[in-house]
Amino acid sequence: MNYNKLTKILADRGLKITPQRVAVLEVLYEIRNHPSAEEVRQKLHSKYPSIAIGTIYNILDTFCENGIIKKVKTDSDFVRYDVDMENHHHIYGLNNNLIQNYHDEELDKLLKEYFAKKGIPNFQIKEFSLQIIGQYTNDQNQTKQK
Amino acid sequence: MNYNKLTKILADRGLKITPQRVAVLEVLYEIRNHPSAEEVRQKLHSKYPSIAIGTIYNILDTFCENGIIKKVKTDSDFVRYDVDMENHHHIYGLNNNLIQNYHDEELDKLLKEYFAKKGIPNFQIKEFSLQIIGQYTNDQNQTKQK
DNA sequence: ATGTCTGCAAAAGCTTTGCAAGTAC
DNA sequence: GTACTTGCAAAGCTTTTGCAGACAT
Repeated sequence: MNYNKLTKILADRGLKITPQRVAVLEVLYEIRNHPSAEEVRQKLHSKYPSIAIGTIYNILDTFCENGIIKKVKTDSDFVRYDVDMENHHHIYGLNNNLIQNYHDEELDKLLKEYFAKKGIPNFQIKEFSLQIIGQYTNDQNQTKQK
Repeated sequence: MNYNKLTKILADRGLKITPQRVAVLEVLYEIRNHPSAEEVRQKLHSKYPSIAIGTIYNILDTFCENGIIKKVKTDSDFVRYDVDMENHHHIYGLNNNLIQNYHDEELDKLLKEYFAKKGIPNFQIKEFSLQIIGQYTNDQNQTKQK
């Protein structure tokens, strides 16, 4: 993702273009693996040794408010952030603490139709998010990244 | 839930029967609405003004380890606990911060069959948990309980 | 009697906040 | 020039930990 694309994302939301914001956004698109605020800071450290953790939280909050990223909660962990804003599901790897996004329109359709038919009393569904929990069985995903 | 039933749950796991553990367990079955540690402490206050918050965390952890309760994570919130140990899904009310359990065997079957057919490469699924996010449309569920 | 549990308080870890200085527009 | 943003440090909040005394078995 080049500089112009990144700044456009900010400008489109009327956000001021600061080097810190651009750098954080770049890292988010680079990592893509649901980093925590602390992981963002570490990744940024070579480029931006001076950036404050408070500023990173601040920027991530701003991005959330402006629909650039989403928060993702995991079990017994801290907050992680996700640049993927399309509706999607999550695969939780118990053996490597990895969270992967799972896109599947067929599944979305299946769920939508199921609840259109079945319904929940006094409740208007806005969205679904399926958590798929299990074990990775290959080697390339064994990296611990807690 | 009477005293004997509560103590049996503890005894079955080889846990010592202490008044604090029984009281916490009783409250969990009484509330059933995914309380936080702090909410448990408040609910317990009339019966047990002296119980320490550290002890509550301690007890809740022990219960988790022994399969009596589960942790539930919510977006931008603290940990909540759930006595419902059967596989189930969660309904998140955006307008009242309520989390309800949703049991649906038909849905479980649907998901199981879908992924049996479709599969995820290099991944062995252990369980599913669907988050159903939306708004309650009636009045009786409007109580804020954050 | 012994090993476990509780209460208390302090500490830890993630996140938020306040404010002065700096920066984007 | 003005309003917003950053850096820094302190504070806040939930959760964990250490230890002495108490309790269940």
